[in-house]
Amino acid sequence: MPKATFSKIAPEKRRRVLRQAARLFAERGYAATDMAELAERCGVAKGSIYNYFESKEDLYYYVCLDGLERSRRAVYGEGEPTRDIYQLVQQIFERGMVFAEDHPEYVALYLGVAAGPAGPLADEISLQVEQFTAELLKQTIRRGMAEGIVRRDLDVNLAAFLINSLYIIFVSSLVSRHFKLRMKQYLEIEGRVTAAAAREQVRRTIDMIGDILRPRVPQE
Amino acid sequence: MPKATFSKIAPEKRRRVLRQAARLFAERGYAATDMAELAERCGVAKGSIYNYFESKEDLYYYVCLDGLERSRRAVYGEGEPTRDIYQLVQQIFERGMVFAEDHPEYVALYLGVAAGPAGPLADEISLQVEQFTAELLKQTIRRGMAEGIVRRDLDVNLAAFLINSLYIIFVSSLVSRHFKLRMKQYLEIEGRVTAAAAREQVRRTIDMIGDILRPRVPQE
DNA sequence: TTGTGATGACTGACTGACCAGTCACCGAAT
DNA sequence: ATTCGGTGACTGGTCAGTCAGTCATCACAA
Repeated sequence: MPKATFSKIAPEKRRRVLRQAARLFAERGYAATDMAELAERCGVAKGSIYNYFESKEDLYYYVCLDGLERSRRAVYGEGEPTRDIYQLVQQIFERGMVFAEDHPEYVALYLGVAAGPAGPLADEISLQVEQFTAELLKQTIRRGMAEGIVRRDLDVNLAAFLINSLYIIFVSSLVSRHFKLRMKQYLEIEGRVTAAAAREQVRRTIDMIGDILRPRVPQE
Repeated sequence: MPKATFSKIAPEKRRRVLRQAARLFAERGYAATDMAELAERCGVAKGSIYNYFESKEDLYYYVCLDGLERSRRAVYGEGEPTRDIYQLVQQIFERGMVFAEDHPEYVALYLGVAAGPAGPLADEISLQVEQFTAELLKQTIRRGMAEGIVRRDLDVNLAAFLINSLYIIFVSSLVSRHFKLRMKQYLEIEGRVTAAAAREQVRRTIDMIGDILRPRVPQE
C-alpha cells in the first residue's frame, strides 16, 4: 500500500505515476522494470517514488489492485440495473473491449499476473478479479432458466466459465502481441487488428453464445 | 541455437539441461532466471552452460522451440490418419491435457511468451505454434461441412478460433496458478484440480462444441 | 511586511547485492 | 601430448533501495 505522502501530492502527479508504472510493468514485466527509468518517465526523482511506496513490490501490488478496480468499474459501472444474460454478455464484451482499447496496460498486467507465479501478487487478489463476474454470470443464467429464456439442461457453472473464457481471449487478443497475431491468423484479418474488426467477431461470438444458451425450439 | 558441444555431451545431461531450463524459465520468467542457479539445478558448472549455448537468450529461445516441437508431437503425433472434426477436437483436448500434466513447464513457458513482449522470442516463432492447429481445424471443419456432418451456416474461421481458445484456457487452467484458481471458482471444484476433474469438464465442453458444430435437426 | 523556524516533499549520488558472461586452468580420453 | 569438455573465481555492469541535504510552503511573531 502507498505511504501517506502519496495521497498528499498533486493529483496530476499521482495519476502520472500510476499510469506510467502500469505501462512499464505491463511492457517489461515486473523483474525487468527499472525503477530509475520509471522515475524518469514519471518526471520525478527515483527517491520520490520511494517516498510514495515502500518498495517496487509494493508499487506493483498497488498498481495491479488499482487496475482491477478500474476494469470492474469500466465493465459494471456502479450498481446499474440487472439485465438478462444475453444483455449481460453483450455488456461485458462490449465494455470490456472498450476498456482494453483505452487501457491496454491494465489488461497486459492481468496477463502477466495470470501467466506465472512471476508476480508477487497473492492468490486472494488473483481471485478477486473473477469473483464478481463469476457470481453475476451464474446468477443471471439461473434467473434466465427460471424465466424460461435459457435452456434448462445446461451446466450453469460450465456455461459461465466458457463465456468468461472467451471474454478473456478476446480482450487478450487486443493487447498481447502473441494473441493478436493468433487472432489475425485464425480470423484471416489483413493489416492491423482494428477495434471495429475485433468487435465484429465479438458480435458473432455473442451470437454463438446465445445459440448455446437459448432453449431449442423445433425447427421448420 | 546450441553450440556444437551441446550435441556431443551425454544425452542424459542434455535432457537434464533442457528440462531444468524449461522449468526455471517457466517458474521465474526470463528476466528473473539466474544462470548460476540453473547450472546448479542441472548439476553442471555455469561455464558449461556457456559451452552449450551462446547466451541466456539463446538458451531461452531454444528451450521454447523445443517445447513447441514437443507439444506438437504430443498432440498430433507423426502423420496419423486424419479424422473428422469431432474426433479431432477430442484428440486435441485429450492429448493436450495429458501433455500439460506431463510437461506443465512448457505450457507455462508458452503462457509467459504469450503474456507479453517480455520474452525475446520473435513473432514468427510465436505464430508457428498456432499455424498448424489453425489450418487443420479449418480444413477439417470445411470437410465436415461438405460431408454434411457440420452446420453449413457457420463461420469456419471463427469456429476454429473458438475451439482453440477454449483449448488454451483449459490447458492454462492446469498449469497457471491464476487460471487454476479461476477454474476452481467457476466450476466450484473442491480441493485440488485433479486431472480427472478437469477432464470431466473438458468432456462437457467438447459436447457443447459439438452442439455448436452439428447441423440442427427438428426436435421431437 | 519581514524574519524565523518547522514541516515535508523532493532530489540524485551512493552503496551493496546480484548476475551475465569470461577465461585460465584442470583432467580424462585418445 | 593433444583435444575437448568441465570448472568456478572473477569482472564489469546493473539496479533496488538509502540518505544527507535542498527547497517550497506555511504559521506565527516581531
